[in-house]
Amino acid sequence: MAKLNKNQQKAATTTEGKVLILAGAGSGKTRVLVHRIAHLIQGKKISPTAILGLTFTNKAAEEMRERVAHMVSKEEASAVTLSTFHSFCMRILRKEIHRLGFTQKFTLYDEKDMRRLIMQVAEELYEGEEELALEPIITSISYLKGKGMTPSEKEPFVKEVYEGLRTAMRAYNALDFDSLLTLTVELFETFPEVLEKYQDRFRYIMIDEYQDTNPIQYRLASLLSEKHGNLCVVGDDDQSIYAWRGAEVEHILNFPADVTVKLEQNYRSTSHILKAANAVIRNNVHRHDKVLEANAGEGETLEIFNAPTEQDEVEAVIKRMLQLKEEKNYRWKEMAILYRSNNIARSFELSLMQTVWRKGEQWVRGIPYQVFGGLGFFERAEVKDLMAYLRITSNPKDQEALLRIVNYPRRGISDKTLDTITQFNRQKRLPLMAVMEKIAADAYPELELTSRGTQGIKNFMILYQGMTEKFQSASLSEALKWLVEKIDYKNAIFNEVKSDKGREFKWENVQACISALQTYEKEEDPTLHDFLSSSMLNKKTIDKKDRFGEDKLNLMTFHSAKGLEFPAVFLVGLEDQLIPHAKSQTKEGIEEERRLLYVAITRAMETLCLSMARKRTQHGKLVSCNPSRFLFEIPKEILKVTSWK
DNA sequence: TAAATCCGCCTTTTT
DNA sequence: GGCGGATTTA
Repeated sequence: MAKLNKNQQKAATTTEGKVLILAGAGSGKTRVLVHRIAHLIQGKKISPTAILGLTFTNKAAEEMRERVAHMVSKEEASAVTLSTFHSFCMRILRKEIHRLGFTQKFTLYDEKDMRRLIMQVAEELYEGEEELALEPIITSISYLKGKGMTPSEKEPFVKEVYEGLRTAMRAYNALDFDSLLTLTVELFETFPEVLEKYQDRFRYIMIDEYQDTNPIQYRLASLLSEKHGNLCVVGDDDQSIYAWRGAEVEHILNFPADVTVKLEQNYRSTSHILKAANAVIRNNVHRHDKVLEANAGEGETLEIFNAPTEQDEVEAVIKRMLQLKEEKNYRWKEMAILYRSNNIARSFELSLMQTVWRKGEQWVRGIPYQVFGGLGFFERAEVKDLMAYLRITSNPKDQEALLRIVNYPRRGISDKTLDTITQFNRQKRLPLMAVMEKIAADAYPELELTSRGTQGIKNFMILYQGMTEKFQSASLSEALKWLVEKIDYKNAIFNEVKSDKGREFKWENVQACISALQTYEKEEDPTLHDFLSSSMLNKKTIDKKDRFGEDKLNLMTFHSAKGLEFPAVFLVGLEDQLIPHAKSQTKEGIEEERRLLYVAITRAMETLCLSMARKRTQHGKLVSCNPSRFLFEIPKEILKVTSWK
């Protein structure tokens, strides 16, 4: 392994106090963090259990863990706490949440669960009122949570919905992603003795991608590091692209550092690529001033072209990729197509599937590719259904899960019946499951349910009884297998989906759920609750399709490309209205869009091709477009303008 | 009760 | 152009 440069060395060995590491794109940020951890353990003889590294993605945490394991012993590496903010909070809350009025078996709600719940709460509060604008309420609640604030008197609607939501979440024994963080902060602020326990455990704290922290994460980190004062944050204000989700660049711009180290040596890209990136980002006013220096040779000039239509652009890009593959011997996985928003991907997918190309001696149809993002495994309807069954087994108060599957597969419990009993259970402040149990025992005749509905509820309660018993007596995967049979889920899919392909796909996902549980059971001390929460916090793991190491072309948004690098990168759809996006036209918005393009450009190591189209269909309409205004900020001498053909 | 059709919307999205 | 939610229809 090459030696660290002077500044990297300094960043890795300055361990005490508040340290700010400003790490430009490709400047070896992860390497520095890894060396820093190794230095703490080996040089400073700090116990690995005292070290905490917080990241934003599981991918980043995994990568760091892997690389740390190469530098210190396996035992030491696994004793370091390296996790996402959310997993870290999950671990603390699992131990301490009883202090806050929840039980250990709480459920984690995703955004869709939350939307439905907010909708219900709001509708109940403002029954009959027309024109209830929900969207702004949802937005402002999640905004406030990220900022660590509660609604003020100025917005009575939001305040009421917010409180109703809190009550419901407590009744359902459920948390959402945001409240993992807010509740942990609440825990630390109300129980100083608990805070002190964790302060004394984690004496050296590091935060990766600090430019993306929101106020609540910032507060968590300050609380934890308050006593011992060793907090090291790493980030790049130029790569802050999540302000729209509550992240505040101010945190990194105003960090009260005892020591600041700047890493400005780029080891990733050729100088032409860097020149373009620097030229673009220079136009932002709100930033730490710095210029990345190249160390990887000059490389070729960047290619840029403007195609007549989006289809022409697609074909031109594919043609160039095939050429590059021949000339430079790139593999598919060394190339990436990056775009501002997901809808651009579709036309590429269609063409990639049809392209005929020469693979060694033979001609084949279809270029192998993988699209990042999109619907994750755990967001697919059939998987969510099964998870809902598991959720009510683990936490019977989980009303969202119960409502999802109480009549799926169909049991004759109509929406009207459900409406009646949910109103009743809220009024009486009883868990829905308890109400249904009573109904099955013919209590509550005053509800005047249809006989069909009552029968449906009876059937469901018998099933629920059976489930509970099965999950206690059999292994998790066997119990799930039993359940799928019992509810005849295969038949439900068959009736729902028309195409054979769709049916097959869904059934495969059901099987994948079962095998996911089988895999999970091999871990030590497997519990249903733990399976559910870890699959919520790390959603992708299971998908059979991304067997790693396969040679596939990468398609992803600028956002999800952050932290990655590729020898050849194609930035497509570089048109005004797309980047900067039509909906980010404020001054701050434009600066964030510029940072986004900066992130995209700096993903490239050797080859970078920029492209756009003059006409493109948007929302089903053909519109003409202009090149992105940011492109004019790149000096002409490093661009090679080509005809699209 | 459940299928069929219609309407209106539309960024980015680690957890 | 395509998806989800709402409303209409059998």
